[in-house]
Amino acid sequence: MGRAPCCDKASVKKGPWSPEEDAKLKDYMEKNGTGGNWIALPQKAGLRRCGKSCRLRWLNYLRPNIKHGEFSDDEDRIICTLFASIGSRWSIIAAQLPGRTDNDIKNYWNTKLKKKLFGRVQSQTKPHQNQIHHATSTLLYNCSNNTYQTPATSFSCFGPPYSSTFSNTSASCLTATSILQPQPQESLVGPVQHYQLHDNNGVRIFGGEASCCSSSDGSCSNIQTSAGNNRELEYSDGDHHQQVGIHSYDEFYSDEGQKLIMASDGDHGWSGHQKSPNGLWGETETPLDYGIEEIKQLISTTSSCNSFVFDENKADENVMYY
DNA sequence: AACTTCTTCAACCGCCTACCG
DNA sequence: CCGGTAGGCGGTTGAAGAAGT
Repeated sequence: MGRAPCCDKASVKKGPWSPEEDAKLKDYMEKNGTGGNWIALPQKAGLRRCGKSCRLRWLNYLRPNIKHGEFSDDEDRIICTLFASIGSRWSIIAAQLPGRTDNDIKNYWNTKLKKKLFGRVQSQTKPHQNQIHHATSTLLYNCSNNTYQTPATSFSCFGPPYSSTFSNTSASCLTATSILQPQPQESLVGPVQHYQLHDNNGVRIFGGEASCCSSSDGSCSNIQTSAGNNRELEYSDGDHHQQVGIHSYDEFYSDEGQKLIMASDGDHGWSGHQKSPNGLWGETETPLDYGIEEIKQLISTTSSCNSFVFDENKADENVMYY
């Protein structure tokens, strides 16, 4: 037995609204309001539509003072800042932008702003100089200073730590620093497990099946997996370090000889870290240059390793961190 | 000009939660 | 307190138009 449908699917019209339907709904709403019941509204208004559909049409398109068109720089900034701190709570974000709907903001974020903010950084380097090296590699995570290291270099942590279902592993740093995001109902002990690794943008870098290569006393000390694109991931833990395999990273060099390391999922673009002339690693520049520093600052102040609390019940949520 | 691919966004779906009897 | 229901929400889909080849 499934859930009872909110309306008779067979008798209601679906698809785009006609101007006549819009007029009927608008007219009815202006005269009567919802009457506290969206489900009953279509019949009263003479519409062959689902109540939910009417509600959506009214809220997203017909109600007064809806703002359509280009988002302003200020709106961009507000969206970015709020997304950074609360994630994809579009209705909350919309509440801060008068005239904008959650649907609008969601679409805008997914289609434009995300690209604008986290645009593909490889476009900022010259093609003929870009690809010096492409390798599958493992990265070493240093729990004490929250950095990842390649044999030669290091770059900053993708995200803050959170407690997760890694707690059944032996290494304390796993619960403190994990960037892997397993499915909440699953542990990492077992023959085949599912996992996801998200980048700072909440975008899945890679995911797939992971298998435990060795385990002792219920803990999983080494995991090897094949990412979606068949690149190997290696995962193991130790006293103060764990190896976190990144399925691929590429090194690029800018005109100034600055080195870039970028992780890619092959589908969703890149997350980049850049080594400056003074030897420090930082985020690569993004096409959206205004306000980004504020956003980063906000994120850094709200997601420190000690203060962040991960809600296991919300493990699927894409809370975004740098 | 024709075809393909990409982008946009309105609308739908289904889950979660608050409310009410 | 419990179960049913409607509202609200976020993720996803697919049609239409734009851009590219």
